This record gives sequence, C-alpha cells and structure tokens, in this order.
Amino acid sequence: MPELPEVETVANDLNQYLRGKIIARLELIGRHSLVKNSWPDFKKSLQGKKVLKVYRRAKMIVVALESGYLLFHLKMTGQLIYVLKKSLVAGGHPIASTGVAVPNKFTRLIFHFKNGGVLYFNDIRKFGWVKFLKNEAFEALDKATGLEPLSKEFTFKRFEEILQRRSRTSLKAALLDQKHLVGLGNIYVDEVLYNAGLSPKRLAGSLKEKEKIKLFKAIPLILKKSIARRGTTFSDFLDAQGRQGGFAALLKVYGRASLACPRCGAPIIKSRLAGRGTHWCKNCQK
DNA sequence: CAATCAACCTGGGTGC
DNA sequence: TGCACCCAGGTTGATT
Repeated sequence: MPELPEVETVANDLNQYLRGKIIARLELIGRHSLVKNSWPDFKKSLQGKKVLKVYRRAKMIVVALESGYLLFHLKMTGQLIYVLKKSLVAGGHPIASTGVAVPNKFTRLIFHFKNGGVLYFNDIRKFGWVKFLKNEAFEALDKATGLEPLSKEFTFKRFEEILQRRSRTSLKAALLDQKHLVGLGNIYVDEVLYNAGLSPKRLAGSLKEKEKIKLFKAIPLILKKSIARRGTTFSDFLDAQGRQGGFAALLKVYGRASLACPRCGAPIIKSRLAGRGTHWCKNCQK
C-alpha cells in the first residue's frame, strides 16, 4: 500500500494527534509476529512514555519518545487510525468519510493514550510490523537507511551516482531499490518514469545528461504532488483519520492498462518487469 | 557483488 | 455457489 506520500500523510497526521500524549496501555489481538520485540519488553518500553514527535523516514513511521523510538512499517496493507475514545460507539467507531469502522477484524494492535485517544494498527495481510528501538539502535538504523528524495541531500550528483551503481539493470528495478534511494514504490516509479518520458526497460546506465535531469526533477515533483493530495488510495490505503487519499484520480499510467495515454492517446501497456506489474506508454516513453 | 524470484498473508476479482 | 487461479502501494533471504 503505502509509498512515500502515503507514509508521509499518516506520519504528519499522527504528529498532530500524538505529540505530547502519553501511552497508557497496549492491547495485542491474536498471536502474530507483527511486534518485533518480545511482548513484555515492548509493553515495558512503551507504557507511561510521552510522544515527542512523529515523522517519516523512508517508508517507516517514526514515533520519537522521551526515551527510544517506536517504528512502524505498513508494508502493503497496514493502516494506523487514531480516534478519541469519547467518540467510540458500541461495536466500533464508524468513520464518516469511508464507512470503515475501528476496531475491525484486521485490527492487530491497539495503543490507548492517557487523553482517551486510541491508535489502531490494522493490517489485512499481516506483512506490517512495529518495533521499539533504543536511541543508539535507532541512530544506527537511520544512518544505514538510504537517501531521502525530498531532502536537500538529494542532489543531481548523488542521483547520478545511484544510477551508476545500478547501471546494468532497468530503470524500473533501479528506482524500486530502497538501498540507496528510498520512498519510491511500484506506483510512483511508473508515474515518475512517465513524467520523465523514459521507458521502465531502459538500463539505468544508458541515460543521456538531459534524460538524467528529467528523471531527477520528476522524482520530487510527483512525490510532492501526491503528498498535496494526501497520497493514493488504490484499494486499502487510509490516512490516520480513516480517509482515502486523493491522488488516484491524477495517476497517468498506474492502474490504467489499455486506457488512453493522457499525452498521446496510445493505449497504456502493462507487463511484468522487475517482478512487478509495470505500466507505461510505448509512444511517449523512450 | 548484482540480479532474479519465491515467500510472507489475506482478500478481491475473473473465468469455468 | 464453488473452486481454481491470478493479482495486489513491500521487503528479504536463497539461489543463480
């Protein structure tokens, strides 16, 4: 589900709701491996702790506590939804805009806050995870995580180096790789390549200067446009209030197989590349 | 080291 | 209705 714009949306929402709040109690539903710490350690590390701030790092949601960090990864179908307890009704809290209720059969973990706020971690496919890290462990992870495409460190020079490192593979695979550049996933790689007019099959090392510049500019452009619309809901993504993102209507190629290219009218191609469904216009992307 | 691919899990959609 | 596929916003560990 969530790529950079979706994770950014949820993190910003949660920052507003959770900043300064104190964790009172945790509830784990069912037995599963979504919590990466042992359950007693996890509870002990979190109960009574105050949230300093919430932000995004790569595709992770980082909750900075007064000591240590809580990290979430939503993977494909994870959701973090916050509601105030006083607005809960018997059988769950219906969320007006989508009709989704929390808790529901996909709720795996619940955080109760001292102000009466409740944070629900839902995940249909159970790929998502959460873990508590001490300060040193978080700093090591942060250091080992790749470059942020919306940061000032994302320079043309750094981008060229990243392309060069993956020069013998396709642009699709190179941009999906989180090792050196983080945040892009299947939707935004396709959209970025469409914007840049480049075929996903092109080898990363084959770009001319002008093409590299186009691609370099397309990455933050597309990501920012999606953040402004609060991300893309294709099937499961919801923000921290249970609302859908608004970027799906602006997608040019992703999910538009056989429909007309918005630029030239040719049918959008879909095939499998780097193990993922890949959408592009054969006419506009060279 | 770099590239590929199955595996993790559940649900939705399609075709017979 | 049922069943047998195929597909899905991510990552990782095994295998070439």
